[in-house]
Order: sequence, then C-alpha cells, then structure tokens
Amino acid sequence: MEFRRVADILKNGQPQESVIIKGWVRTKRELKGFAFAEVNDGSSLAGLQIVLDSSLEQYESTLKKINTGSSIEVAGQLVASQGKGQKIELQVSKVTVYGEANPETYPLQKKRHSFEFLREINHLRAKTNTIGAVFRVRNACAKAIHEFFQNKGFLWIHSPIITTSDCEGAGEMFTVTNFDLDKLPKNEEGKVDYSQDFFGKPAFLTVSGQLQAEVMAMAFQNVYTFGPTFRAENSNTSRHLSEFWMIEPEMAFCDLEGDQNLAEEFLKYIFQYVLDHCPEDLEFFNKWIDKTILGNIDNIINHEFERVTYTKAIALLEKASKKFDFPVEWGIDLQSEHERYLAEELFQKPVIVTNYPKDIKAFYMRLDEGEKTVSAMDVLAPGIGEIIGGSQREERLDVLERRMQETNVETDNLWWYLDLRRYGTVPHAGFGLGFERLVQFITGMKNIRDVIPFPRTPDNAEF
RNA sequence: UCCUCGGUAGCUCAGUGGUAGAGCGGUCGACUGUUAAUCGAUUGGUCGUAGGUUCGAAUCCCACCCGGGGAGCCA
Repeated sequence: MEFRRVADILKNGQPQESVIIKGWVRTKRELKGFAFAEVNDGSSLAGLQIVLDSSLEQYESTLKKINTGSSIEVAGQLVASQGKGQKIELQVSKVTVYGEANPETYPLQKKRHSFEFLREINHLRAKTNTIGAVFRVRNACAKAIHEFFQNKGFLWIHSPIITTSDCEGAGEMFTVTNFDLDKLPKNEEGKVDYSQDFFGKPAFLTVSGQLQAEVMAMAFQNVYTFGPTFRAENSNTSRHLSEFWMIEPEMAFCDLEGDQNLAEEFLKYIFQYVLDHCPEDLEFFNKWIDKTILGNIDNIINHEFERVTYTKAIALLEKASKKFDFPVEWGIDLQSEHERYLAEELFQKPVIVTNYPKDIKAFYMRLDEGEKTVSAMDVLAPGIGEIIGGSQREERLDVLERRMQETNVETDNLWWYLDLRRYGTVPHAGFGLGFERLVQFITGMKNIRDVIPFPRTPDNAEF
C-alpha cells in the first residue's frame, strides 16, 4: 500500500494498484448496499471517486461519519470505473475517519456559494473548487516568476518591509511604531517626538521595493523583488488591497527598449507556464468564471506586443471614430476606456505605450530629450488594461536633483538614492506589476479579495 | 473618501401596509453504478440593529452597522 496524491492517481493510476489516499470528502451518494464518495486532497481540481461496499467493517456507522467536509484516510485497490464520469476509482478496503464535519452546521454545501459568503468563512473557502483552483494557479504563477528570473541570472532581492523613506512612490503608508499610543512623547512644539520611537525617526511599511532594487542592481546588474507591499489608501474596490505582493525587476545597463523586451518576454513566459501546468484549473475558470480568459492568454502568448509612444497613442485616439467619456488631448493621463480601445479594438493585442508626459509620471523616470516626456512605459493587455508599469530611471545626478525639486520630493531621506548617481551610475530600467492583478487576469476572478489567501482591506483584517 | 444598490431560513432569493414564502441544503425513507444522483416526505425565521409613524410594519420614515458594484487613487 502506497500513499499517493489524488492528482498523481488521476494522471498515472492503473487498475490493480493498491493505494492509500488522505483527504476531505466533497460529496457522498448513498445507494442500497453501497455508496460513492468524492475525496479531494487539494492536489487537483478533480477528486477521486471512492466506492464503499456494505461488506466493509462497521459499514453503517462509518458511512454516517463520512459527510461533506469530513477528513478521511482510505486504503484500497484502484479499479476501472463502471460509471461514466471517471476512468478510475478506488474500491475501498479500509477507512479511517480523522475528523467528522457535522452536516447540520458545516457551512459549505454541495453547491455553489457566493464569493461574498465565502469571504465570511475565509478559513474554509480553500476547500471549494474555485478558490482551490485560484491558489493552485497563484502558486504556479509564483513558481513561473522565480523560474523566469532565475533562469536569466537575476538575483532575488529581499527588499525591506520596514522603511523610513516616506516618499518611495505613491500612496499613503502605514506607520510602524512601538510607542504606547495612549502616552505619545511630545517635543517642544507639541508634536510627536519620533526621536524616541523604535527607529529614532518615523518608520513605515514599504509601498515598493523599487528604490532598494535599484541599489542592488548597481552591484548585481539584474535583480528582482517579489514580496509584500502595503498601502494605507482608503480605497474600496475590486482591484485594491491594503496588503499585496509585487514583482519589480531592475536591470543595470538597460534602456527603455530593453525594459519593454523583458516585460514582453516575462508575460509570455508566465502565461505559457500556467497554461502548461494548470490546464484543468484554467479550463474550469474559462467555463465557470470568465469565458474569455483562454482567448486572452492565447492573445498574449502568440502576438508580438504593439509598441507606440504616448504622443502617437494620443493621435490615434483623436482619430478614432469612437466617442470617449473623457476627452483626449496631449497631456492627459490615459483613462481605462482609452487603454481598452487601444488594446482591444485598435490593435487587438497587447500594447506598450511609452514616453509619457513628465507631469503625470514619477520623479525617478528618465527625462527624454526635449524635456517634455519621460522614458516610462505601460503594458496594456486586452481584457484587463494596464498590467505592467515601468520606466528607464534617471541616472544623471543633476537631472534627478532638479526633478526632485520640481516635484517636491524630499531629498534628506534619499541621500543614498542620489549616491547611486554619484558613484558609478549607469543607465538602468525596470518595471513593476501587482501579483494579485496578474492572478486576477489569468483566472478571470472579478474581485481581488478572492485571489489572495487572507485579504486585508480597509476595515477588514480578519483571519 | 464620494456615488449607488442591497441586508428576509444554513445558502441563493421572492414578498413593497393586513396570518412569513420558494429552490437548494439538513433530516427521515425508497433505490444494486451514482456524478452538485434521483424520487417521496419533513425540518428551518427576533425579516441587519435601535428608534419612530400606524389599529396593524419585512414593507413607510430616521439613525447606525455590515456587504456588493462604480468613481477617485493606484498595483
């Protein structure tokens, strides 16, 4: 008797093999004299059908305990199924019930639940088909990301979670302190005296690892971050979390074109990997969640991304016969209706828009000749809109200092960032993408809270 | 934060001034190959919370709490 995972049995199992499986009962069908149950162990979307015969020891009492949600270990022989739904099934010779699940109180039923309800029983929802598939795909994405970068010789950088740079990028930050909040020490001006705080100055949870990634890129050339980031924005939407994971590659000796090449290659690799490794899960999403995801994934893998400058994109939008809610004019930030028109209607494939007006982009992006635009890029994908944002960074000390002044970024805490331009500066570029939005795109899940195991949003940090 | 829709049985919802409903689930029974089994019976309720109007409120009014969708911000 060999312990096997269900996914392995469904793929490789042969009749006559004796196996042991351990898992949770999804459904039970009792007939006169025997019964069927489906056991899922998380290794795959499909469970293994087990057949219990009344000749089993303590058949009646055991069967009563095998309800939806109960945990069992079963031993038996694999046999070709007489039924139509599956090729192989397990003829049970021995059952051990580890834990029962009272059917009168167990919240999960043998039917569909709303995702809103499942969020209220977050600790149980991974036992459902959809959420289970989401986390298998999420894991595959994570593995693909590491594989892609590691194969290319990128170093994985563990950027800090606590930071004292309060201007890393956009967004409100969470404060980190060990002050007794009922007894805050005050200075002469009556303000909180942070010199007495744990780090001797205000500290925060990071909103981005990019600046630290730039530090490491100046020594290792090619690096990437992949870790949690935090935003204290009070934004309640299906696309925002207070805690989410971000991927940020950074490459030295690289310009905007190299950045675009990496972004395109990166996305194609991830999507192909998930397609190869989670075909059942993706079929499931395509059937039950969003019927366009396989088409969208295929579109990304099999088309060269279109590349246009912001200025050209604006001209194309102005020429468009389509009416937009937001008027198009050089200098505006592209609205999602504009992005979708470019990707879904005009080009019908992923589009990289580059060289945006400097006024709508961050201080660290490299100023282009003519000083009207910066070397920024956004990757727009059909079906989702912006999926990646990146730029070539400003590597010229004088220009960076000028840009920081113009955009009112404090230089005091970023002296080290400026030092990178003082000592051995090189052209470099990188991009960032939100991990949960990537998983959302691949699975077609509508709400971002359903693609992270334990979602944190304003007013909610349960579980 | 703003706008908007909603909260009724374990779940999904109907009921919009006059005796609280359906489907699913659960329970019991039937069935020798089921597939979210099927068939029959049965069991489920402080109608989000607290006030108010009324002879009478799930239904109308007010406040608050919670959830969804959208906007802004962004990833």
